[in-house]
Amino acid sequence: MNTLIEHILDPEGGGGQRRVFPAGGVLFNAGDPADGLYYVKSGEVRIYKMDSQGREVEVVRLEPGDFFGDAVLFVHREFPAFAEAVQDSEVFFLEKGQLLRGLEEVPGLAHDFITLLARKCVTLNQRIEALGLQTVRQRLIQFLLTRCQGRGVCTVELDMKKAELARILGTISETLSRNLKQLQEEGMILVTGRSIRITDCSRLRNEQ
Amino acid sequence: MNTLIEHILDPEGGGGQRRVFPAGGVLFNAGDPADGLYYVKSGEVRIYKMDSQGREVEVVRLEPGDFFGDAVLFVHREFPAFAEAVQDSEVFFLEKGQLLRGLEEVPGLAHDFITLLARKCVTLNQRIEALGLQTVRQRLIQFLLTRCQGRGVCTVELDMKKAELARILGTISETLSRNLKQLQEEGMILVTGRSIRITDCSRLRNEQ
DNA sequence: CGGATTCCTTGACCTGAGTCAATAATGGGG
DNA sequence: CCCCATTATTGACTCAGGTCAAGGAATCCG
Repeated sequence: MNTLIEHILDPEGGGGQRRVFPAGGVLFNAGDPADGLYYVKSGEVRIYKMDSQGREVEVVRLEPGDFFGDAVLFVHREFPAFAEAVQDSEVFFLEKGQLLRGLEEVPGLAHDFITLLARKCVTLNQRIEALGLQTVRQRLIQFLLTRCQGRGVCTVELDMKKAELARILGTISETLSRNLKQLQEEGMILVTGRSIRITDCSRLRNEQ
Repeated sequence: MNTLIEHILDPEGGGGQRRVFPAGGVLFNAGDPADGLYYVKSGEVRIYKMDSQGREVEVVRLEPGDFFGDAVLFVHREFPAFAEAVQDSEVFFLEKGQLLRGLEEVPGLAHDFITLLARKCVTLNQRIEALGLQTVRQRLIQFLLTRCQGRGVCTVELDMKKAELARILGTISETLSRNLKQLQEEGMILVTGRSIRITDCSRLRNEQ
């Protein structure tokens, strides 16, 4: 991973370009030529598609340290999805030619790039399982547990609208609302605005 | 892709091992050490997981020309899923060390391996969309359309049980049955045993 | 402060799809 | 050719979760 990041951040040898987007800014639209890959230095970017009825469906959400476009680059001529900054974001763009050159010339870069793609494949596989097998409730619990590192009692502060969390979980705000209420009635959490107090971590964990 | 296949099939330089499995044979179980990748030369292999209730869930189905284990190799120590031959199958196994050596020494191999992983990422993404956004009906239609290359009228011969097709589509046989019946009543297909005559390709296509 | 806008919750309702259970159809062996 | 096992269909039921619509709650701002 390291070699690749060094490469893309290096304005001299690597050839990565720094680009800054305000919250809501569009990195690219579906159909734009896929001529390079992106690295998120800071901020947050979401990738989404439109279905036939024009509804947005979130594909993935990128945080600092994530790459995007890496796979598309080798398969399609055009981006198949939309990319939009959720927060003010600083990203680095590496043009395809520069990447290919780097893969041949920079020792270790190919290996790190392979590792990156491999991680992505594994993550995607996990996502498929989650969508196919888990309920909204389970996905919500999983989300909460990853933000409260194992401690028995802790508080998760949402730094987003609930509608946004819903989209991340692959559902809608109404359903999220009902699930949060349910968990609260069962005494596992306590919701106050955008802060969620986890009162029974182990019981949450028992549901996976 | 080519370099990699040549490499894995070459008993001398590449170091791939030929392995043959009868229908129903187990290539590996979840938890087995992920010490190499597989290439399917002939036959058919399915990869599946168990959920907490012991139900099997199919992750992917591999046909001749497909690789698997390639991504897991770089991420986990153990296979996270089960692999089982659906038909008599001939596969080639390339040990991790051999692969790493090849990636460094064989020109073009790294690039082909990257392309392989990239394709996989894109396919997985499409699968996520399909599972998240499409109904069983849509997935069935998509399956039918890919086997009838655009011609107005043609017949798709299923070379498997309907229950198996159901699993491929991420559903169960009852639901598949109902969907086939529905499409037939709407006059788009004609089902006779395991052969499905597509009578109105364009109308199918209109539903995506 | 008070209106307006955005965000969140709730209820009523509907639909897709899974489960269970009961047949029907099919297809090999003996 | 018939019997049994596998495979396929059908019906009745249940449930998660989405849609629509109506209120609350919170927040922003002149």
